[in-house]
Amino acid sequence: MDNPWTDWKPLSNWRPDFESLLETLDGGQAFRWNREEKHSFSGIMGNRMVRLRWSPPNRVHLSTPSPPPGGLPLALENYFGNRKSYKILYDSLPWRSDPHLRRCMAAFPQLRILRQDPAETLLCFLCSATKQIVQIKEMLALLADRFGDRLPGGMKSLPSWAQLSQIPESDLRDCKMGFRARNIKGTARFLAETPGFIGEVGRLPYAEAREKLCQLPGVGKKVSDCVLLFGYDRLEAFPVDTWILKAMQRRYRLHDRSHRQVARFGRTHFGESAGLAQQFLFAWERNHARK
DNA sequence: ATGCAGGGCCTCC
DNA sequence: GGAGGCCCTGCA
Repeated sequence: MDNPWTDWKPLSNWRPDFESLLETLDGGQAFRWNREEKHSFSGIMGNRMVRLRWSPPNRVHLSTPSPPPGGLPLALENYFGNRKSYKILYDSLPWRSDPHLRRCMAAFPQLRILRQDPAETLLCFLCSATKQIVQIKEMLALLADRFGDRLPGGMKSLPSWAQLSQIPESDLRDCKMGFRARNIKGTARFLAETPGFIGEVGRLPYAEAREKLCQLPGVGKKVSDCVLLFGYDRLEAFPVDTWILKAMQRRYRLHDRSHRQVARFGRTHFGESAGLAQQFLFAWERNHARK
């Protein structure tokens, strides 16, 4: 009846330690991966359900009921942000002069920025305001369960923006979305009236793309930077949430600086891949700075 | 029980 | 620009 799952296929261009893998899948970039056992996950990549299994010291194997043309590893390597050389990218960060960054990078040596679907990333981060990761995941799971399409393998996709535009706001509120429901509806309406918007953003330079995203209701500087970083592969996007603000004020002795000043410092200090640096800081703060 | 949380928006200064 | 209140919800 259902498509059989493929054999486990190894991922060749990414050999993460488990901490880096976990932090990449479940560290606030993506919200649709679920941990099944100690070292295995199920999740959705694009419109495909995938199972993923890590084995020591640094191997990732995966399987899907609906292999894409070109093969699953290829698609996943794209999803995991594979580029010419992640080594060069890591090396471009100012770790030589920044002991704190060096420490963060050492703790998650294979951390990556995902390349997720932009439209879906927008939806996820519209849900993120004042919410913890677990709550965001719960909201999105409810939304997918009630309004998404069943995918081979059993999980459901998130509803598309076209589908969202047909869903009453009260139904969204029933998915625990609260005031975010209004923003989702407003954005769905905007996107319905502005076909091509999502694609257009992708063609613009960073500053203009960000400005354009900020036209959407519920999207401000932070959310637009998350969407650009995790959905549009713009590594210069540097989202500053309250965690990063506090962390940077502490780690870089910027206690007297405003949010705006800290953001500017980060962009200047970390450079053209500031978003990647931010993810290292974030990962370290979440995992190692617990008091 | 009031307060607060990984944000945006509006108002007022 | 910057500060403060409000928007929902769940949990301490």
